[in-house]
Amino acid sequence: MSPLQPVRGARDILPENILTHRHVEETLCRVATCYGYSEIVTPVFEFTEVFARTLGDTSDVVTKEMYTFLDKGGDSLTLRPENTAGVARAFISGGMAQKLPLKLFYRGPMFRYERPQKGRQRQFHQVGVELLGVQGPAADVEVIALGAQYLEWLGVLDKATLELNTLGDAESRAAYRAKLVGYYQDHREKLSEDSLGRLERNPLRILDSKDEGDKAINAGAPLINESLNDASRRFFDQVQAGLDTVGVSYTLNSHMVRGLDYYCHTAFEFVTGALGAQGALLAGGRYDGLIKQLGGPSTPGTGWAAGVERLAMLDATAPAAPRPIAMVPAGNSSDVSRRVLTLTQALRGAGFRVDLGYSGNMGKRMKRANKINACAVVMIGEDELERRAATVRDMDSGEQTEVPLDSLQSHLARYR
RNA sequence: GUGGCUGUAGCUCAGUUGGUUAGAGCAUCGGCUUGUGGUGCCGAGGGUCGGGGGUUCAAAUCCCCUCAGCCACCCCA
Repeated sequence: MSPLQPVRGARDILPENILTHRHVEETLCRVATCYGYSEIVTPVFEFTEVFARTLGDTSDVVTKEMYTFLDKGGDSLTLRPENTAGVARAFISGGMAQKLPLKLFYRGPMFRYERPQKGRQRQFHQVGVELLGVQGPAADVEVIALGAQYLEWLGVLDKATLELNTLGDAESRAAYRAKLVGYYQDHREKLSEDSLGRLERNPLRILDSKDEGDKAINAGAPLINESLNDASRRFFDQVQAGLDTVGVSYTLNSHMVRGLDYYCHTAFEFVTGALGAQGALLAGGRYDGLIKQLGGPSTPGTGWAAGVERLAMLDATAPAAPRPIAMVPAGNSSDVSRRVLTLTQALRGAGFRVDLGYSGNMGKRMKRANKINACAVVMIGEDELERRAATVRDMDSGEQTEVPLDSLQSHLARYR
């Protein structure tokens, strides 16, 4: 372990990459705002109990992926592996049950102790939305439409497909689970070792196994569709009808399930083939049981989370870095440098992006102006000072204009 | 957590069967150019060869351990 490298799976986001990262986050802010969602920020750590109770004792996240530690007061804390539990906790502690329906979005770092690979880090960033307090399928439709809109604004929607499934309500899910367990028990000698474990812990998970033998068995497995009660079936139909109405296309995938226990009804995932094995870009579903399970009032919820780094890897629309105006004093008269400094201060105060070098002759400063991709250079020497003017050079055309200092700001307005 | 592949300059990579002071391109910095950027020419700086140990007269090169990245599994954003 060298202290001179970041902790495994953690990364610096360097200045040349931050614009894309920020663009991915800010686009979510814009889209979510259009849908009437407000931002919420919860702590990056919670009492371990918050995650242990909501994620389920058998989930991988809880059993092996959490960053858990004792603080100096002896409390067990955990760096959040996802944000839904934290939002649910905030909902309860903040007494927000009076404000339903509640439409929230968030962004920030998450932590999972996993083996890193492409598109998977131990500290990574997610954006997400949560819609609390809406019973009906309109909520699921809105949230999925928001996700599709978001990917479209990022310019990555055409690289993703929306997969949709239902897990049914508690009754349907229990019935299905029983059927599945029966089926797999009959084939248990052919199941992979991993799937034998799943059979104990989370039999639904066998459905999306990548093992070839498992896949063959899954081909004959009972479908959730056959276990849905009327209410669950109607709910799923309405979600699909709603998506048709808003023009979001999807494919049904009866083998897509959820790793976290609190999901019910709708499960969905925008997946891409462009990121190797890490295909999930944006995924979520309905979690009606979560808040009650945490000790709050029974409150339905639906939402999703998306991986910022994964989206950034696909995003082609990130804006170019803004171009500054460079101030270039000529000669080394102290009158000139004082005047350039006050002008720089005034321009910056007026909202211009202005670069003022720290040293060097004119040639050096011009080179620097070029290197930082300045759109214009404001040159001032003793000559200009006498005439109370500045020479403005457009760095693309090379054209130079002498501008009276009084009208410098209005002349530079085109570069703002 | 399991399995496989890979680590040489800031970046992309050369480096012969182990053999002198480890090279190139790009980038950086300086000069040609002390009131004018990009192109050009000249020059310079920059390397614990991922780290540690071992074999050997001699290791970037062979062996072991370790760290990190990548790929797949597990799982997931």
